Order: sequence, then C-alpha cells, then structure tokens
Amino acid sequence: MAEDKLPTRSENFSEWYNQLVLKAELADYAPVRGCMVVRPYGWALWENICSWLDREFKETGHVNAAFPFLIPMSFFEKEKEHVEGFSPELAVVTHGGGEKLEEPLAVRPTSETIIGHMYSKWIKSWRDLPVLIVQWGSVLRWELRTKLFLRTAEFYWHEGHTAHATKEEALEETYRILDIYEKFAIQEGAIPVIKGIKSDTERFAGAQMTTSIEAMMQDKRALQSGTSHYFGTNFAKAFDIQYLDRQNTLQFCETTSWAISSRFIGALIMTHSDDHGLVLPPRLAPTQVVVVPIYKNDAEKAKVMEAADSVFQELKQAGIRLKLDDREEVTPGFKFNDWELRGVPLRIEIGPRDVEKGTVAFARRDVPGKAGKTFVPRAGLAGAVQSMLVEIQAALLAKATAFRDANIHEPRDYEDLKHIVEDGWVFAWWCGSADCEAKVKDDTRATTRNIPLEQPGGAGTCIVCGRPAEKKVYFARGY
RNA sequence: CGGGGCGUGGCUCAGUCCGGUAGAGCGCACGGUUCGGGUCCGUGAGGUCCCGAGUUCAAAUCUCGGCGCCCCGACCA
Repeated sequence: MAEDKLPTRSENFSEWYNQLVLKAELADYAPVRGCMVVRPYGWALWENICSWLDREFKETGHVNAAFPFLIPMSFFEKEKEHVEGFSPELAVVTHGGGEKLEEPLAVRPTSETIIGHMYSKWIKSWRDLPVLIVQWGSVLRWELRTKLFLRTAEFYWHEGHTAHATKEEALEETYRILDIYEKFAIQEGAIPVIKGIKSDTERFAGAQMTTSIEAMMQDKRALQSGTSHYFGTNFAKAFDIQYLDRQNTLQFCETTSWAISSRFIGALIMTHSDDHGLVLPPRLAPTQVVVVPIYKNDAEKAKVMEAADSVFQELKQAGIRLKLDDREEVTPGFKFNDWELRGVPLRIEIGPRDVEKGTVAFARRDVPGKAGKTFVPRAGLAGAVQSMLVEIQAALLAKATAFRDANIHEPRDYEDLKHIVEDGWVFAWWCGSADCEAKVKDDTRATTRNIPLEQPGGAGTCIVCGRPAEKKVYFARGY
C-alpha cells in the first residue's frame, strides 16, 4: 500500500521511475545482483504484451518451441563477432552434481547458437524451409549497471529465429517483423516509434544488418524498444545450416532473429506516466476500469453497492477488464490515489447522488483532476466505457507523438548538435563513418539511434565532418 | 575496474563526532471514529544495530580486517 508521494519527473526522473515501479507493484528487487522479481501486476501487463504478439506471430506462420537455457561454451566460439560481443556478459556454469564439468555451460544470453545447431540437424532440403520458430523465455546477461525492466541481468522476452532459402525471403522476414513491432508499439502501446537500421557500430554481434524501433522517453532519452536482425549466411556458415535446393546444389540458409523484451514495460512507463504514478494504455492495461463505490452509512451502502454490482456485471459481460474496489477499510480518496498510482485508465465513481440521478462519474487517468471528470448516464454504460477507452488510447498516442516531434531538431551545425542532444534528439545528415559517430559519442555521450527507413531523399553534408552524406540519422542519448 | 555514498524493527531514517538501559515516522494487528480526493484517536506486536577481531568495567558509537548494497562513468535488449 502506497502512502507517500513520488518524486516528480522534473526533480529526479530516474528516482521517479524507480519508485514508481516499486510502488505500483510492477516489480521488486530480487536477492540476486541485478535481477528483478516481476510481481503479479507487472506480469499481467507482460502477458497482455505477449498475447498480442503471439497472436500476430502465429497469424504470420510462426510456431513456438523451447530450447535449453544452458549452452555449451564452445558454441559461442563458432561465430567470431558473436563471441566477442557476448563473452564479456556470460554467466557460466562450471559445476554440476558436485563435479566439475568437462565443458562449461553458458547461461543463454540469446539463443542463436543453440538454435543454429539444431537447425543444422533439422534442415536438409528446400522443402524444409522456411523455419519460423519463436521461443518465449528469459535470458541472462551480466550487465554492469542495472535498472528495473530497462536493463536487468535476467530479462524476459521472445526471440524469433528463422531460416530461409534466399536473401530476399530473409530480408522480407526481417522487415515483416519490424512492421509487426511498429504496429504493436503504436497501436497497442500508444508509443510512437521510428523504424530504421542500426549503424555498423550499433549492430548486433554477428548480424549483417540490425533494424530497430526507437522511442523517445519523457526525459528525451532514446529507448530501443524492439529489434530485428538479418544475418545473411553468417550463422548458417558457423553452424553449418545447409540445404539442397531444387537443382540438388548445397546452399547455406539465410537466417534472421528478432526480439522484444520486458524492457518494453520500461518504455510504456517512461512514455505515458506522470507525477501521480503509472499511466497505462487501455489496450494493454491489466485492469482497464475500476469501480469505486462511495457511501457513508448502511442505507447508502445498500443502494450504492447494488448499483456498483450491476455496473460491474454489465461491463464484465461487455468484455472489459475491470475491478470493483469494495474495500471498507480505506476511504474513497485513498482508493483514487491508489488506482491512479497503478495506472488504471478509467475510474468509475458511484455515490448516493449518482444513484438518485441515474448517472456515474468517469475519471480519466490520462487527464488528472477535475478536468478529467464527467458524469455519464447509467443507461448504455458499456458503450460509453468502450468509446472512452478508445478515446484515451488515442489521446495517449497523440500526446506522446506531439512530445516526440517537439523534441526532435535539425541542427544548423556541429555546435548546435551538441546543444540539442543535451535535451532532445538530433536528426541530421551523416556520412556513415564510424569516426564521426565516435566523435559525437565522445563529445556528447549521444549515439546514433537508427537510420530511419523513411528518408527525406536527396543528399546533404555530414553534420560532423562536412563530407557528402546520403542518409539522415537520429542522434540521442540512449538507455 | 575508477570516483562518491550507505549498511540500526517490514520501509525511510535519527542516534556514531564526544562509548553508559536501542529511538521516531510510516507500515502491520486489534478497537472505535470517518468515508464525493491520501480520516482521526487509542492499544499492541516487532530489533543478531552487516560480519569478524581488537581496545574498554562497558561498543550501534572507537581501531583494524572483511562482506554487501546504492549512485556516477566504461559494457548493453
């Protein structure tokens, strides 16, 4: 039960975030360094995220499977960039059953290697392709600095791993998933994201191309919210994933992998929430509506509870996820604050005056205070609630989009870039060289986020070195 | 691995400088009161003061050693 107030976003964004996660009971610190416990409310949110994605993956031909979370160390040696990228953050099991193991086993930081190994067994013919498998689970990376949801040692995700006959098909898959991620973020999460391609330095270890969706948080830092990789034949060559084509010629597969992690919950929090607590988009909120009855004696209680119960039944039958808060030991005012902290999109208050008038009171979470309160007729309530939830969802997206667009700037020159990334995103021409990228990072701690797929066209000059540039890129400080 | 801070009831912390019967607020339990924006009053339960060694008649407090956590950088979904 939360009693004291959150720090405000403006006084300490980081502390606001930490306390919000704890007080809203999304997660708690685990007694294991860098790990979190996802509490029931946080997990319910994660389940809503997963179930939408799962449905979408299945509709596009993917199937689910499970691979071991322990991976022979030698597997990591097979792809040079992959081992360099992941070795520093592996946790390794050296003993089992009291005996030292002959070969240490890594706790999976990602599963390309073990899945690649299995694919080489399973794929023999062009008839076996494509293979489109998704694994739901958790992985472990020994991060040096952790933060609940955003970067924990163990985190939850799905990882898709696909194998295809041709480069065209693999690229098509990479972008198909990126589109699903974009649709998910915008439509379900109300988070406006930018689709694009990562620079060579920001690319996934072992990939030929990494794409991402990037979101702007309320502190204007960037959060990579989903990622989809094209591997070419890198992993197929490392793990010997070959098939015989129609001409009876041995070919290497083209593979992809992609993921959205529990970090997305961090993105939801930092995009929509306010100084009163969590604000969740209705389409993902575990509880979309809470009904709070108000009365001061038994006679009132009887009437109010009768009305509250009938409202509850009607909305439940309409398929709305809701709760009736009939706790007697706390005051309505306490409940208001409590559910606001938890981010429930719509609160319905029912008091004696409402019962008399045949109304209920709506209080929108996204519009705090009096401005978000309206009185609604009791008749036809389910329809009114449905459309209010749609309105709130749209309002959240509109607000986040306006905020993002207001904080992306095109710099006049390099000095201007340095100034902008202090408190916003830069959108600028870039020659594509790692040197220029590194200079920006050294000078400002900002990195390239991605090269958006949607380009203005034409050409310009690199904001850093002044050489000709064909693409524009986003620079921002990331999470 | 560098730089800062901190380990005292469930939580946040005071007490440490200057050694002398372990405290507060919140939370929790019970009773009453209240209820359209975080009610108020009363009663009560709850502590190896991070660990170890030393100094002392006496250590949460002083000395030495260890462990752990948080924040800021380098690694990252």
